[in-house]
Amino acid sequence: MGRAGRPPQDPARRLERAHRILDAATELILKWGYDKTTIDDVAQRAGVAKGTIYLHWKTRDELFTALLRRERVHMVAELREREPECGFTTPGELFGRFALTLLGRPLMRAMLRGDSEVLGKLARRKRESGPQLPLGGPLDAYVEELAAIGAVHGEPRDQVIVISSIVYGFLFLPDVRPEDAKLPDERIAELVATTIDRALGIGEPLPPGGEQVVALATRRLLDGMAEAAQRKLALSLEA
Amino acid sequence: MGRAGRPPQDPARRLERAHRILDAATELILKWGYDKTTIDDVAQRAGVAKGTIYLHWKTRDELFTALLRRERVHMVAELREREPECGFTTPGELFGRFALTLLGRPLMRAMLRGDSEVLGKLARRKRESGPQLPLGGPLDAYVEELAAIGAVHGEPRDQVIVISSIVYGFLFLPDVRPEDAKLPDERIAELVATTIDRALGIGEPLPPGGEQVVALATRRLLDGMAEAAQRKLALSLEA
DNA sequence: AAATGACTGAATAACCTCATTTGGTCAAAC
DNA sequence: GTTTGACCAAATGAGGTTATTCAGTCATTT
Repeated sequence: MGRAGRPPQDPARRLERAHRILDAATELILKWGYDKTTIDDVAQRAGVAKGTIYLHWKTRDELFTALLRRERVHMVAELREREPECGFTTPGELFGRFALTLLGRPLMRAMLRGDSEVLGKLARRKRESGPQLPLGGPLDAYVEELAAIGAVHGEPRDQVIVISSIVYGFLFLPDVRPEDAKLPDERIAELVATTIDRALGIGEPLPPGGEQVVALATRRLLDGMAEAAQRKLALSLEA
Repeated sequence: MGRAGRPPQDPARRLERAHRILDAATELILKWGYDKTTIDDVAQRAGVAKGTIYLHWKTRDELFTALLRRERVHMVAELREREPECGFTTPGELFGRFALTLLGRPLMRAMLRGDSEVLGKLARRKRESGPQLPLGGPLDAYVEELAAIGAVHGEPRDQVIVISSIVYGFLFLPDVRPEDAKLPDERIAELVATTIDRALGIGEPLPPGGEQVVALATRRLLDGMAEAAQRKLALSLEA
């Protein structure tokens, strides 16, 4: 009982449709969770036929993988928009904003904590495949750059772990100890920021022009994150 | 077909038996997990009859509650034994040792992270009932004392959250990101220590005699923890 | 009195059958 | 060529039955 005509196969229109499908899927997964969200639901919500979805992704899993990757892209984009006029001048500032941005995105929260309420059976797989903090190469390089100008001290490799631990700690705490940690997200972000700066040893003394270097390194990190996220998403958006 | 004679009902012997049963239960819960550990197993392992266990605890749950409480007592005791000659002179030192001690105790690790592999259905209940860090009253008081002499700055209530987040963060990270965080427990403990001291603002300046005050406050905290833990355990060891 | 272990009932697991759902395909419609 | 939705096989879930396990009791033994 098909009714649609034949909108010319415009690649832009095609991409728009992919995003519309992902919008629908995002809405539904947040409402019902992964396990209870069916392809039919998504199709109906997006106003396309089920078969159309399979013109974009080979399997249900690939659709949801794309969804999570897009969420990451969005988060990084939002984080970059929040970059101050003069750039992030300390790591704490960066990761404070990072925390705040993440806290405002339910899907990212679910991903971070492996929330099986939302992610269902996806939780296990994603937990293994690749976690959420931009750890690994990019962050390592960032910390090394800062260490080079004395903006952080000690073994850079260790400091990466320090940063990760602090961020995870603050983000997880409300989960583990709901009775405390009733702080608003903004306050949590502030605490993350000052804690990280203090932990990395950013005190009073910063070499002349140091802020510039930090801002530049940070921008490079953000660019790297954005580019990597975008690249992975692109893989999920072509047949 | 009982065989035992009738050893006079010596309270000391009775207590020794309770501990023997708890030893057996601890061994088994670590090996098989809570769900798969039966009372019969425990009885056999402890060399007593099943009925004997019910002379000590009314239900299976009470037995395992006692077990967890005893574990806490042991941990606090071990932590106190590790107190340096001159006492803990900074909060970081304290929580670094705390982390190290906890990491060396599989049951405490399981409790902290709510590991359902080990704790099974107990995980949920314990999660609600009372968590693992000595948060709440005692820690609050401790931080306030330090704040009073300027050994920590800012809002004490917030700093309690900072401390908790850091400790949890470092302890959880290996769980969330096994690929990094391959550091030995000792190194993790060191990082916890320096991170907390820096976060709380313990830099160079400490008022004269400040170390004494910190050491005293810390000892009071430890005493409080030990006493509270001991008291709760005692409740679990009498019929 | 103190300790035991055979015993019991309630809970859980294992198994089956049948109905429904749902991921994925493809011939037909545009 | 592009899109669709009826269709299919496989997976999932509901419902019911039986088998097994195990927490907790208590008559018996020492």
